[in-house]
Amino acid sequence: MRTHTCGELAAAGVGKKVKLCGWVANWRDHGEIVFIDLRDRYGITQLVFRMENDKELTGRASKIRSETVLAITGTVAARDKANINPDMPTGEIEIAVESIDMEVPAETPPFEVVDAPKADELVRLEHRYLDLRSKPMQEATIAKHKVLQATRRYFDGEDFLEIETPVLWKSTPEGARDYLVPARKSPGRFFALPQSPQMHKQLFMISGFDRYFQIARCFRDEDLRYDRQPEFTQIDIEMSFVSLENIYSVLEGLMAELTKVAAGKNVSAPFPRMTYNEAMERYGTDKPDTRFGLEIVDATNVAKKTEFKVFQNAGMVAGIRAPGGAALSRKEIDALPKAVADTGAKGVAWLKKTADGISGGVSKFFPEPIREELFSVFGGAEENDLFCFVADSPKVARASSGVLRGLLAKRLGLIDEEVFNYLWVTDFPLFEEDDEGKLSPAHHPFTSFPTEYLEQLERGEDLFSIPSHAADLVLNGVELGSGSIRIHDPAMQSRVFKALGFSEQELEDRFGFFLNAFRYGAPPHGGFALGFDRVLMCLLGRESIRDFIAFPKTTAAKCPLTGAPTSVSDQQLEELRLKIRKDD
RNA sequence: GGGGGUGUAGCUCAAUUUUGGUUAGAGCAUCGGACUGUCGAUCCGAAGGUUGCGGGUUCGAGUCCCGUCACCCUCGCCA
Repeated sequence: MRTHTCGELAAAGVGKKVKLCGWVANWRDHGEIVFIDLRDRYGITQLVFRMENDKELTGRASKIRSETVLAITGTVAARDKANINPDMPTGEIEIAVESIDMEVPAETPPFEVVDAPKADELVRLEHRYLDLRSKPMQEATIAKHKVLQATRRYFDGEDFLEIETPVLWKSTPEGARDYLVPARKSPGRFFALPQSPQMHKQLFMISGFDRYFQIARCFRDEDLRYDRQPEFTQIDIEMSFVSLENIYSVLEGLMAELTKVAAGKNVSAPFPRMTYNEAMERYGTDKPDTRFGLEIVDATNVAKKTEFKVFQNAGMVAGIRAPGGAALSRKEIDALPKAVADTGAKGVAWLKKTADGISGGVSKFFPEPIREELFSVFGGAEENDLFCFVADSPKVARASSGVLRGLLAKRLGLIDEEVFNYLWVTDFPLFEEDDEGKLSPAHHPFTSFPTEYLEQLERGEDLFSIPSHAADLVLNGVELGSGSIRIHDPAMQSRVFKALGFSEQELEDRFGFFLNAFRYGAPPHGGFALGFDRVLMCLLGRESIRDFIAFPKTTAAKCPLTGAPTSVSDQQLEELRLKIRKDD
């Protein structure tokens, strides 16, 4: 039906007879002359109709509206110099249309499909097929394709095998809430959709597929965010006979390639590394944004010398020195405590460095010589610095300072948006404490740890201090993924499960098939999983992973296009032996 | 489940900060007309509203109060 796309014709094509197909992006009717911009995914080409050439055709063209599908035949014509549009790749030419071969009319769309759709996201999602015609969505969708292909090329080149894993899988008690699928052939029983192919890929290692990858769909029935969807994609890898070093270097190669493909930037490997403890100390978070300084300073000692009771009673006084922060208004500073309230901080103390001393906030508590001591703790002080302090337990003080750090950097324009700062955060603890003070895996229960801690695990002593062979990959303060060396010794695995409080029976029911496999020759192995949608979001500088999911769900986990989830017929329920409770 | 924000024409927004007052306005889109070079065309004109929904206060509610729904952000949650 077409000889060319709407993006490829240029001056070299002048004189050619062509057939183009596409959607009407815009139209301009001047009476004697009519222009139509024809759009496909390759670009936009201007069509021109003249009354003097064909009155009937031009009259017909003048009635065509946006989003109509057209197929036309015409001749490529050079534009007069004055009429060249330098902003369009096809701006040197236009098509003098001779016939309209097909015209599929479109109703007036609910929003205008333009370069930057202004419509509310909900309206766009209800008509996602239209939204996807827009430039930003076309770009995001095409970028995703390119990154997917680059990923496959990269792993294929590194001798990885792409192997699929089941989507109908087994519910496990650990981790996120499962999406369940009733099993008709086994009434009262359920499949679960996988939260990740974790156990599958470890079984592949036992099978001898020593380098595996998959672009895997994962499902988690938890609350949504801008960076969390109930179904999302992971780049999932697993390798045998490797150390973490091998895993780092494979991923560094991948990310360098993807950064180039998606963002056109070169990043150099190896990526910097930082231990978990160091990250928490210097940045108050396990995913530090290293594009700017403002590191957390332990000002406890000097703060305790002041008469300020809040400082004297605190376990720690954490401080941030923000150059230029004195420009913040009183209103902005007063808003800081609320911004960090979620971390548990009860307040934010502050003072400003002025030309002749300090002022505002808690400055009166810092007379000389404590003032000089304060400055030296922060490595000096310049005019217009803002000093912020959070006094609390060390945990809260650091966490809220970490949040403050990000806020101040953003407000003061200290973040270079052009930079891609990758960072390995290493040596995560093996366990963490859940809300009830119970032990839970910090990464997942298959994570290995240095053997010298086996005894400590056995004794159940100070378990939170045991380090693991697990690391996260962080980009500009966003956690892209995590991985670890796994336990391949069944005895060690059982000990971890026991420490986590699983009974023999539970272990057998939930993980029996998995633990059994390790009895038949399990190689040492490890792997990693990257949140693919997040990688794209970061590399393309988008606000949400929804941009990279063709049909995403709302924060209430509903599909605005189809209305799913919906109720089902009584017959369907009957077949599954399910009954819906009506009372709630 | 908790907190915050938003909801007015098909779309994006206004409607005198806190403070209720005549017929709820504008831009874009749509429809009609004009125009030979536009490219976000321009000009003239028209049509378009259950102010998310329900209740309340009031002589009078887009505006105040209560409830509810949807969307977005956030805490919890996401091994």
